[in-house]
Formats: sequence, C-alpha cells, structure tokens
Amino acid sequence: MPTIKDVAREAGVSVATVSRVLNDTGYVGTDTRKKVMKAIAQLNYSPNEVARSLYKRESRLIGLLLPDITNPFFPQLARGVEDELSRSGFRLLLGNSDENTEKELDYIQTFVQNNVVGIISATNHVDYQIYNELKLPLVLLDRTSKEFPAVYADGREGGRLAARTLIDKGAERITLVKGPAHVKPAQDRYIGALEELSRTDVDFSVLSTTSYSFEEAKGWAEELFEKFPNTDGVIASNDIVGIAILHEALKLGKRIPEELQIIGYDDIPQSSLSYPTLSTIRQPAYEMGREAAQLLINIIRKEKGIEQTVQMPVELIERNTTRKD
Amino acid sequence: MPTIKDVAREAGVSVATVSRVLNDTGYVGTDTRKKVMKAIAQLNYSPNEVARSLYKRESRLIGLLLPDITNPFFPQLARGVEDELSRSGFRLLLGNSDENTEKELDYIQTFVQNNVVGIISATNHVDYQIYNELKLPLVLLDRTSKEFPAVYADGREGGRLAARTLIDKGAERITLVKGPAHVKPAQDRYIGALEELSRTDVDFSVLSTTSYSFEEAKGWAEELFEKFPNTDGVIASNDIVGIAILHEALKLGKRIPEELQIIGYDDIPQSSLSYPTLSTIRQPAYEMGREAAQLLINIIRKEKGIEQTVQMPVELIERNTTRKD
DNA sequence: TTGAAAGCGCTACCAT
DNA sequence: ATGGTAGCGCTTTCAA
Repeated sequence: MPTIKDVAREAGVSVATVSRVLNDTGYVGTDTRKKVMKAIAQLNYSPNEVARSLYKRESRLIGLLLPDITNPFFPQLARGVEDELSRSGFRLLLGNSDENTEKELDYIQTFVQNNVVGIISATNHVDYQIYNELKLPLVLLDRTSKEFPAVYADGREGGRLAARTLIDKGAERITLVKGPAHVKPAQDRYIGALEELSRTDVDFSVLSTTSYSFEEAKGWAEELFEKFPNTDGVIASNDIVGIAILHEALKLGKRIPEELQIIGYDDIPQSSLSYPTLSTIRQPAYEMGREAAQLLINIIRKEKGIEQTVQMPVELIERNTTRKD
Repeated sequence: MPTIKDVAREAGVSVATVSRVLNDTGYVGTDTRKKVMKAIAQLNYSPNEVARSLYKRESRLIGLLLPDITNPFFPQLARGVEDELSRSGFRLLLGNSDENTEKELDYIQTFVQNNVVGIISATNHVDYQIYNELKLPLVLLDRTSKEFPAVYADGREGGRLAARTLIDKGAERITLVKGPAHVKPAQDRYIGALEELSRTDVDFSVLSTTSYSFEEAKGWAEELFEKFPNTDGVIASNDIVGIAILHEALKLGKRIPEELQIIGYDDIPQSSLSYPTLSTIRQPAYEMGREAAQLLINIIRKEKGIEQTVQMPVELIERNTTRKD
C-alpha cells in the first residue's frame, strides 16, 4: 500500500501539502493540487484510516452491540443503522452479546480500544459501570433510559394495543405469553397487556417463557395448549412464538381465527408469510435503526437541540389470525 | 483514556517495560511485572488497538461482506463467523453489499484502510480487480472459486437432490423456480435440478424470478399458480419463496402434500415453523460461517497443509410438504 | 502557498 | 532485567 510519503514524492511536494489536498484544508495552489491529485490516482492511493484515527483520536467506526443477529427482529435494526451510518461515511463494528455480561463488556471494551466515535447498544444493562464511564456518545436502541439517549418503540402501548384488540374482537379466555424476564422490551409489552387485561372483566392466564428462540418456540406452543387447552385468544411474546403457536393450533385442528385468535409482536418479515398471515403489533425496526444512527451522528456532530430520546409508534397490523370484528 | 505512558509513570518504569508485560515478550522481573500489573489495574488501562495496529500494520479486525443481512440465510452465516472469530480475539467489520458493485468496492476499500487482517466475502464478483490486488487473505463464503480459498455448500448436488426427491415421490408436473441469474448459488442449484430433471421423463416448467426477498416472494407465488395451475411439485429457489408458494397453495385450497409437493432450499430456521413444515435442502449456514472463519484464521497464521477450499454437504430435510413415499 | 517537524500510542531494536 | 528511542502514517501547528 502506498503511503502519503509516496504520493508526496511522486508529486514532488511535501506530505503536508498532500494532507491538505486530502482533507481540503488550508491553502493549496491550483496546479499543486492537480499534481497531487494525479499522483494519488497514479498510485491508487487511499489514506490509512488507522494512522488518521491515531492522530485524531477518533475513527470513522461505530460500534453496534446486538443481543443476537440471528433473531429476525435484529437484522432489520442492524440494516437501518448501517444504511444511515454509511451515508455519512461511518462503518460498523458488530457484536452479539447473547445477553451475556462478559461478552457485552468485552465488546464495549474493544469498541473503545478501536477508537469508535460512538456506540449503539441494545443492552438490558445500562446500569453497568462501563456505560457510565464511557467517554463517547452512546445511543440505546430498542431500550429505554433516562440517562442516555435512546430510540425505542412504545412497548407498554404495544402490549395494551394487543390486549385491547383481542378483547374487542371477542376473546374470552385469553392467554398472555410472557417473554424472558430479563429482556426489557419483553417486560414492557407484558406489563402493557396486563394493564389492559386487568381493566376489563375477561379471564386470562399467563404462560411464562424464558426465551425467544426458534428452537424453543415450538416447545412453548405445546406447553401452552397443554396448560390452557381452552384458550380462545393468545397474546404472544413475539412473532416467532406467535407463529409457533399458530401452527401448533392448526395441528390440533383449531379453526383460526374463529376458535382461536392470535396476535404476535414485532411484525418481522416472515409474519406476512405465515399461514394464516399473522396479526401483530408492528415495531418499525428498520426505521428505529435509522433513527438511532441519525441520533448518534447528530450527537457526534454536536448539533443543537436534538431530541435525546425518540419513541417510535407501534401499530396494529390486522391480518388473518384475528377476527374481522 | 490512560496511555502506556501513564502506566509507566504510575509503575515507575519505562514504557518499554510496560509493553513487555503487556505482550508477554522479553524479560521482565517478577516484582517489576507485579508493579506494572498493579498500575494497569489501578488506571483501568487497556491498550489502544489503533496505535498497535498502526505500528504492526495489522489489526485484530476482519472484514465480512454479505449481500444482505436481512435475508434470513445470512444472519446464520454471520453468527458462525463471529463466534469462531471471537474465540481467537478477532472482531468483525460488517458490510452489506446489496449485490451492488459500488458498495462492494467501497467496503473492501475501507476494510483495507482499517488494516483488517483478512476478509470474508460472499461476493458474486471475485473477478473484480480489487480482489486480485488484495494483499491480504481472502476467503469466499457461500461462493466457489478456483483462485481463492472458499467455503461453500454443494449447490449442484443440492439442486439434484431436490429434483430427485420430488421425482421419486411421484411428482409428474414439476415447476422449477429459478432464482436471480446473477446470484451464483441460485444458479448452481438451478443447474443441478435441471440436470436431474433432464435425466428422466417428467414434464417440467421453469419460472424465472429475479429476487429472493420477502416482499416479492408472494408475487412469485401468485405468478406461479397463474402460469402453472396444474403443477404438482415445486422446487423453490429458496425457503422464503418456498414458504410463500406453500401458503399461496393453501389459500387456493390445494392439499399438501397430496396434490402438491414443495421443496425449499437453505433450511432457514423459520422453515420448521411453516405450516405444514417445509421439506427442504439444508445448507449448514452456521457451520459454513465457522469453517470460513477457521480457514481464514489458519491462513493468517500461515498454518501448513490447510484445505484451501471446503465444500460442505447439503442434506435433504424431509418434513411435511413432501410425501412420505 | 508551501515545508519541516512534532506527536498521536504503541512495539521492537539496541544499549546498558 | 530495564530504558531510550525510532518509527508506523497521518494531521497540524509554526515558520518561511
């Protein structure tokens, strides 16, 4: 790889001059600039970001910490972040935490070690010391916080909306599936649904689950019908378990949505590909990713008057696992 | 952030000594080491990777270029890569190319600018000049090549296997869905299926599609049944379009698998959550990711006698969209 | 308008 | 066993 020195030699100028044309700072004579440009092209030179980063004490890198990219909700987020970031020339350092403290701290540390200019994190542990000691901009994604800027969807309202929908559509023996206790958004929607359910006179049961994963979704679905065979309305903890429940119900011969209504959460892409298509509460994942990226960039650029926390709207997507009224 | 100088001062030694204990190279007296360790702990110091990278001309970063993390096949790959890489202390710089030349070149360039030690790429364009000029290890993932080390699944055989399965199970009017022409693996499985189909006397039709995406999958499914309403066996280009076709068929009242058999490709996690569950050709995505990472690490470490190209087996996963014979 | 040189934080060589 | 120091490739004063 050619260095700035090579370019300087080739162009017959000093490295300082090359640097000036590279960064478009300070005075550079028109023909000198031309010579330098030519040399750059000739050598196919591009500046070493690492050297830059060392001097400036900041890179063009941003750290993104996600629980698990393998969960279909997160690729959307990640893509939103990346698309927005790359428009401003930033690149992504990616880590999966698996909701595991050690991995999480480890990633945050290497983000710092690599001079990232900012971090976007979907952590359940803003309370970790490391976040408070962080000298760089942090934006929480898919999570709330009073202490840090955050982009999230209104989980409480989403939970309420899901419950209300099922109640309005005549479900009388509702089962509420509670997601993992340590996952904040899962709790929020659960609380919201609980709130709404409690305001009315429907009977309901709660099924506690401890994971969101594909592998286990089927198990939860089976457990649900063993424990609550007569339920006629399920509020799923997310779309994956919603779909698992849906298909388990079909296997048991239940008519959907006549005998059993199901509502999911997230609106992951494959929800419109289930059979029947899954009614769900939509979180605008891609847009959330973009918002988070934008917010972070604004903070980095020290723009004035930026919202520190943006709450995205959730939305009922009526498809075919709920009645048409 | 404290620097090595701060540690040196705190410990009352020279930076050289600190560096030695940091890297565990050269002689360091037992008590000197202890003093240094203490200073490191006290200051909560961790070395600046950027400075390291600049001096050594290589980082602990690896670039991963994927077509689109939003396609459910890729998160698995990415996760495999990450898990394996992080075991050796490497971190991931991630980029989505969207099969778009400009983005692809851009990412490769910034990978280089950031001193990555190696690149894993799922590109359809190994022929790009930039890959040949690359001074660093490159491993192709989900792609074949004679010129570069590669990890891929046997798409030809997968296509054959899919076709043979449908033929063996009595399908007589097969529809072969052809994926996007510019996507290599899509072509491979198509050719394989074509090969097998041609060896026998079944009738078949080909439906050409130009994308893999969720949004368009439904459209392809509708088009399929408009054009070939009497088909009794579909070889889908991947699981997403397989599932879309499956559910469209259900909507049309077709009995699966009695009237219509469907076989997908990839075995993405949600395929076992479709209704009925989708029979498919499995590519071991997660393992492929790990293999690629391992291969790259071996190349970086200049291990002797490593396989330059590893072909992973594909496998028929019989679920409920094909007959039990 | 241009160049010389210091310095970003680290490693590795050469002395001692 | 330890320290001094050059240098990785770049940006940015400061002087000319």
